[in-house]
Amino acid sequence: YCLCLLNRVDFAFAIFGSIFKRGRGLDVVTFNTLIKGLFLEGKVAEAEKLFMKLLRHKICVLDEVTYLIVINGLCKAGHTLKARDLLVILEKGRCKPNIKAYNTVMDSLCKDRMVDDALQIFSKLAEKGMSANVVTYSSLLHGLCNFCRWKEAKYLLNDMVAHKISPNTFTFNILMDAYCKEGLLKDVEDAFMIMRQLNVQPDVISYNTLIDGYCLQGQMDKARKVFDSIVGLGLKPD
RNA sequence: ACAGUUCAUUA
Repeated sequence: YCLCLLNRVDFAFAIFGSIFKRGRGLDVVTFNTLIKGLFLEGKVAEAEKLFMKLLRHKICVLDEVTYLIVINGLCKAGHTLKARDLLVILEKGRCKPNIKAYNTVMDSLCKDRMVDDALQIFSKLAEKGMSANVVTYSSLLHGLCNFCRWKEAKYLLNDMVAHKISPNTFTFNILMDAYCKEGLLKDVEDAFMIMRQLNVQPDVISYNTLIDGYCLQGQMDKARKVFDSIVGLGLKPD
């Protein structure tokens, strides 16, 4: 894994070769790590090839982590639709993709301006026996806010509460950022207050977002106050 | 045996 992060997938494969020669087993985690490494180096076609080979020849029992790595790799490489197709194929297999794989595709669809397609997948989660989690809601909220679909965003927030999914720091950061960009400082402050009431810890990104919001409105004094408060809270400005 | 691989937020 370290070698892959260092962009040395080639070296990782060399080691893998020698392990193989000595007759040692290679398990699913090894393969997952290697596939991830290929994606990190931008070797998308190779990653896909390895994955398909493992899948077709049953060289190793792949798991939901494998699926997630491949789906995520494809999405991040700009092949969102291919990832969505793969998801549909994998659904038919014995081992099903988990909610994280669906989240990845929905998030990527939103970022590719296909929010409706993401919502479409979202609406079918239940019938596939899956439950949306906080990442699902946060990603979709982000997508809706990015395209100023406020009504639907509000509706989704209510749905989230109805399903007893608690918003976390990411969720609030997304909402506050959306309000900031709209210049709705009052709403930003309200969101921040609710965040504190629910005991959701703001992080550096929360404060950066607040500062950005005040700066955008030319309220440098307030921005400064937030900045000063960060240090006192034991967070380090970045 | 245990461990090791996996999703979303600001600039």
